[in-house]
Amino acid sequence: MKVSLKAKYAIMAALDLASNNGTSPVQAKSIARRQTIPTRFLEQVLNAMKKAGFVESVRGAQGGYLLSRPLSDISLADLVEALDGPLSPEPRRSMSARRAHGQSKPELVLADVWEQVRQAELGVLSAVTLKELAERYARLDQERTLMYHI
Amino acid sequence: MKVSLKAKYAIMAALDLASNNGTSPVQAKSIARRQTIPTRFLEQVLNAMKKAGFVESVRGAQGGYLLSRPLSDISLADLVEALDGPLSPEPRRSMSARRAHGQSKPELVLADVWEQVRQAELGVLSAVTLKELAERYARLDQERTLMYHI
DNA sequence: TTTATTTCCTATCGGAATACTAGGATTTAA
DNA sequence: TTAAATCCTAGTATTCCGATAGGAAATAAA
Repeated sequence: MKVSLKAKYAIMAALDLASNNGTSPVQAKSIARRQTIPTRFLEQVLNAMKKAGFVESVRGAQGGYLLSRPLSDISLADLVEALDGPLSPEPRRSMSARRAHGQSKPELVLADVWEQVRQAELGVLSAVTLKELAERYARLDQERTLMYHI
Repeated sequence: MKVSLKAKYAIMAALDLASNNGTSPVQAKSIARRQTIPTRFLEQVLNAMKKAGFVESVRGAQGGYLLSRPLSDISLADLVEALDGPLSPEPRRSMSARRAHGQSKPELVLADVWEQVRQAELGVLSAVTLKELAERYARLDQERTLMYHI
């Protein structure tokens, strides 16, 4: 399925913002440090996230970013589609439009399949919210801590 | 999910081979003409299909290609994976020099999700055989014929 | 008011992958 | 012997992706 690094960075950034949960904005720079993401690139990602409505920004000194919705309201599908564009973007045209555009016949039949694939992907990704991800992560962290105690 | 043109051409070629179902081999050139695929490129695709065991070839004049298995034995998953490589395969190394083999933490949690996505894609693609595709196509062709009669 | 810090905007770049294009060797029916 | 086909290999054009870069705009702090 090919999820871009951009989208992955976005997920990591959102998770980071959530853990530094205060009311004060978090700078791109510090997120970049913690998550080992190229700072300048992360800026662009955060900007895209802002335009998509996931975060809000505060400009100027002591500025930074804040999550603009609760984690439980953001699914992976939301983030990935916002940053990578629609999943398997296969043009779905109406029959008449198809004939007008003269799409070749096997392509016509295949379009249905790609759409099914898209729905399957969407099904998985929209079932997972960032909140769940954060919880899974916390659980994993706990396991690790237990390991050290043994 | 990003299916390459190469894979799509392969599917179209297989379908074409099936419809020109005779015992005599079909030339790349004629498939290319019917399916509007660059001839020289299609040659490469057919060659890859041969190496993957989907078709057999006859060299020399009057040569061409023949399907080497029944349509019902070939799923889209087979073809796509053969031509594009495994679906979302690689544990994607080289994410900013992933820290010394310990995958970064969000990545670790995400890996599960990507695997789920992969399974979903695979589920759809392996459920569709070329035979079914051909039937759907025939059905669609029939609809078109009916349309003309109205 | 000045300065340091931060986001924001836009341009560019290098590498990899994709979709071809091309030359020619090899095989084989006619 | 020749024409028609596959096969092998290399090159090319374009696009995408991750990243870098310069500087404008905003703003808190000094």
